[in-house]
Amino acid sequence: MKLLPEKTVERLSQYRRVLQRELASGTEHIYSHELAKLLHITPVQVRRDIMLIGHSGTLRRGYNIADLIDLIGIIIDCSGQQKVAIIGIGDLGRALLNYLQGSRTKLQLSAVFDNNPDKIGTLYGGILCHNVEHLKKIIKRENVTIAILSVPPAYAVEIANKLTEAGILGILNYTPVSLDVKGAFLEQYDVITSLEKVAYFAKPVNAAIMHQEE
Amino acid sequence: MKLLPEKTVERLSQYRRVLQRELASGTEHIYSHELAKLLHITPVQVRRDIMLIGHSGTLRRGYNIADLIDLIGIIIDCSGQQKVAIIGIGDLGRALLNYLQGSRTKLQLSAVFDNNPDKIGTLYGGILCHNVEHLKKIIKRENVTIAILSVPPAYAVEIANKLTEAGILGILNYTPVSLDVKGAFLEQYDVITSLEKVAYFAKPVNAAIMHQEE
DNA sequence: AATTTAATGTTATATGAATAACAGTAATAG
DNA sequence: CTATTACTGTTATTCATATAACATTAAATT
Ligand SMILES: NC(=O)c1ccc[n+]([C@@H]2O[C@H](COP(=O)([O-])OP(=O)(O)OC[C@H]3O[C@@H](n4cnc5c(N)ncnc54)[C@H](O)[C@@H]3O)[C@@H](O)[C@H]2O)c1
Ligand SMILES: NC(=O)c1ccc[n+]([C@@H]2O[C@H](COP(=O)([O-])OP(=O)(O)OC[C@H]3O[C@@H](n4cnc5c(N)ncnc54)[C@H](O)[C@@H]3O)[C@@H](O)[C@H]2O)c1
Repeated sequence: MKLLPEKTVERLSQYRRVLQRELASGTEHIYSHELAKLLHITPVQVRRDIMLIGHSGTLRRGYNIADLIDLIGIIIDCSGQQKVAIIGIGDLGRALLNYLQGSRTKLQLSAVFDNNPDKIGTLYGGILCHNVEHLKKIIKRENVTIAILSVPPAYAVEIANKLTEAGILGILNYTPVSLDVKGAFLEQYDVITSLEKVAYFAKPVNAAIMHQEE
Repeated sequence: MKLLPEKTVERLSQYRRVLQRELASGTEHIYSHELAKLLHITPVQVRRDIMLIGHSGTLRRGYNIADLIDLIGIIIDCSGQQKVAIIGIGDLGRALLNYLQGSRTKLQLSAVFDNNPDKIGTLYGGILCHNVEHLKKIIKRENVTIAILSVPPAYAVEIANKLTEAGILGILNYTPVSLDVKGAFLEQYDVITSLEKVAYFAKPVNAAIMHQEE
């Protein structure tokens, strides 16, 4: 079995979100061009992604929404088997926690860590904040496979090392520190990089070039 | 003049960040392999990016850090000419504001908008929060070119439309709503998509495949 | 029953990005 | 003063992704 392309996986996540909305509103089937429109992409892209995950639609009714949601769940998150931890529950960490808990993702947030004595022992969204000193122990014990890193930059490398030692399988790094982890999938995201990219393409002279090309 | 590749622009942003640190610590020149190491990429990638922006290093001393920082500034943000606004100053908006103000980006955050009467008129990081009803007027008057969108999902499309009508050139969209804007560069980012992507590649069976391939 | 239609499924091509290969050069060592 | 070294700069290739072209099929229409 071959791995799916990264971009396809990203879109599967988005397909699922809008499909959940459609299902909730009573729709049972959806055409590729309808799904495409909801995400502002092309129908071909949708069909190709769905082909890659081995699902089939019916010719005159499109795809069965419930089936597709289930299949995406099996592919992405084992339908609720994977556990997530947030390390560093400051401004960003709390914003992320609220957002995740308000969403329908099947990933279960099951631990939070910090080093601030005022935070340790308190509940965040119903989840107990642990002392980061017990990070390795708890990650192993609870079988957490994914970590969201939102500690101050100075601690990023140290925590990342502890996470890999604890056997973590995926890290989503929001610190502006480039990490190099072995044995785990690493995703880095930084607002400033994103914003400066927007700035470049939004510069009037560049915006003009982009526009004329369309 | 041709546009730079998106990925190159992203890396330029990251080069600048680490170069600013290096410069602050007294270093004047840097080799491609040193810069590469700081970001865990290859030296070839660094040289290629630098070639694309038309900069040259000296053969035995590498690149002049100050010059490179200046050039990246000219390319990305016109060295402080572009202005940024945040729409929706809730949990996420405030986390972003703090982060941007604590950074060295040359993009100047110069307006904040919300629709909550308790927030309108108060200062966030020294910046006055305006009533979102005056969005178009103020964006035009202040010549804001870039907007960060962090309002509740239900308002995303409406605000995006107002932004483009106001002549915005770039939008960084953090709402989980797929937008379709014309005349502006759009960048969308969603934590859940990122996290579910990590979940897929972190699934034990997939992690095994990834590892064996290296 | 044959034909048209409107959808899906698959293969081929084009584009974008990263990597690799190689060419060029100034300082240094012999 | 020639050869070596350790870099930078450019071109070629490979790999990933998106797009486009084409093939297929079940229902609806005539
Ligand atoms: N990637 C982005 O887009 C983005 C946006 C905003 C902030 N950030 C980054 O995210 C991180 C957090 O930002 P923030 O605004 O929430 O900062 P913050 O200071 O509000 O929160 C940091 C939290 O980490 C805790 N902490 C400190 N040291 C720790 C340790 N060793 N172990 C565990 N917890 C520890 C602190 O007690 C605090 O609760 C920073 O690195 C910041 O630069 C990134
Ligand atoms: N992309 C991500 O990774 C990510 C992460 C967290 C949250 N989010 C999204 O970002 C958005 C904000 O999240 P949050 O946690 O800060 O929510 P929040 O409720 O804390 O903040 C929303 C803010 O927008 C304001 N607002 C509401 N309607 C408005 C309008 N019409 N015009 C202007 N302001 C308005 C509210 O008063 C509030 O201050 C939501 O869409 C959320 O889903 C995205």
